[in-house]
Amino acid sequence: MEFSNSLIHWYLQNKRDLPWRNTTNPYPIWLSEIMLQQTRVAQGLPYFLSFTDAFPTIFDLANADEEQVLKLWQGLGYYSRARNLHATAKQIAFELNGEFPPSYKELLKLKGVGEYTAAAIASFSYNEPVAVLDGNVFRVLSRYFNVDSDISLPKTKTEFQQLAQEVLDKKNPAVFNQAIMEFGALQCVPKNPDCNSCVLNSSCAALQHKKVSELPVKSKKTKVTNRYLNYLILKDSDSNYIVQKREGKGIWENLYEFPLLETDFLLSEKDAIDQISKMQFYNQKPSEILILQNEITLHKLSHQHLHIRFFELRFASKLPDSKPFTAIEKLPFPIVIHNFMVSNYFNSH
DNA sequence: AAGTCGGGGGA
DNA sequence: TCCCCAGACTT
Repeated sequence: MEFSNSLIHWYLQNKRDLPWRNTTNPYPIWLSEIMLQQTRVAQGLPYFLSFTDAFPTIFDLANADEEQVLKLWQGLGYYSRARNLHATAKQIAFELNGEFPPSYKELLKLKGVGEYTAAAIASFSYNEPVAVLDGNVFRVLSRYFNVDSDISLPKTKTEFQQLAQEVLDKKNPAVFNQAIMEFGALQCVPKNPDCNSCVLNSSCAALQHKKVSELPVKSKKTKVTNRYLNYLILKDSDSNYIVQKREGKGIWENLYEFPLLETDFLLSEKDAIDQISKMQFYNQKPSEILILQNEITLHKLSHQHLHIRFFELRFASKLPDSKPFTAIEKLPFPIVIHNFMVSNYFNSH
């Protein structure tokens, strides 16, 4: 109880003023929670503002095209969140009469809503006493109670979920959940937390045992694979371009890209152009092949390092379904391709 | 239980 | 460089 009171007191004095707080409307709360999954507040905030501007209600979101939703999501990453968000909006708008499921248990059934997000919405919107467990809560609890279980193991999640539920202030679940997460984000930070100024420093077990810098324990490390992407910008006689939607599983599902030549290893510039010159596109061969950068762009994802190069392939006639740049720029692209288009290429061509 | 999915920022 | 971020879903 002292833990809870201190956290809430700290929170009321130190909380950030964020647009999804000070409301119990589940729509903006849900929207913010999906956007903030594995995403910092500073990164998600502008997206939240543009979404609530474009889609003031869940009906507006439900009636939008997926392409428009993905375009607004462009650059935020983890695009399955946007696809699930849109699918869930349609379900709530058209099957549930626009009303969000009324409890943690029912919220959990929504696409894209897991244990954390269901608890967040249920507590913030309905004041239901269910504890949230996110990266912040793992860190705060592991330190305050000096728990060195490996948080990458599923059974540890169960252990912490139980602990979080025990310390939850059942009379103020909304404020408590906000408080413990905000405390983790601002005070009990991953590296070099300022324990001298911490309101919990007299009762923090990790601090007493000098274990703060070692907690939480997390073993799992994702290994990174290298991929080599050669994007072929097909430009036809009308100065129109070919783009295609990425289908199936893998990164960037349902986003657009240029025709892609992916290789298992890095080709020299000469070998790449050699290989491209042997390819046919709509029964035509390019009249000219240009490389558009001197340097290969290294785009780092958490689990893949993408080595990206752009070529321009000029054609002497029209290509089917080619589009002008003004049409292309309205489509959702991976941010690395979008950045290339706006900064390096289409501005000067 | 392990793998996949993005992008950015802080130390 | 490495690690983490208001995690969820698939295999």
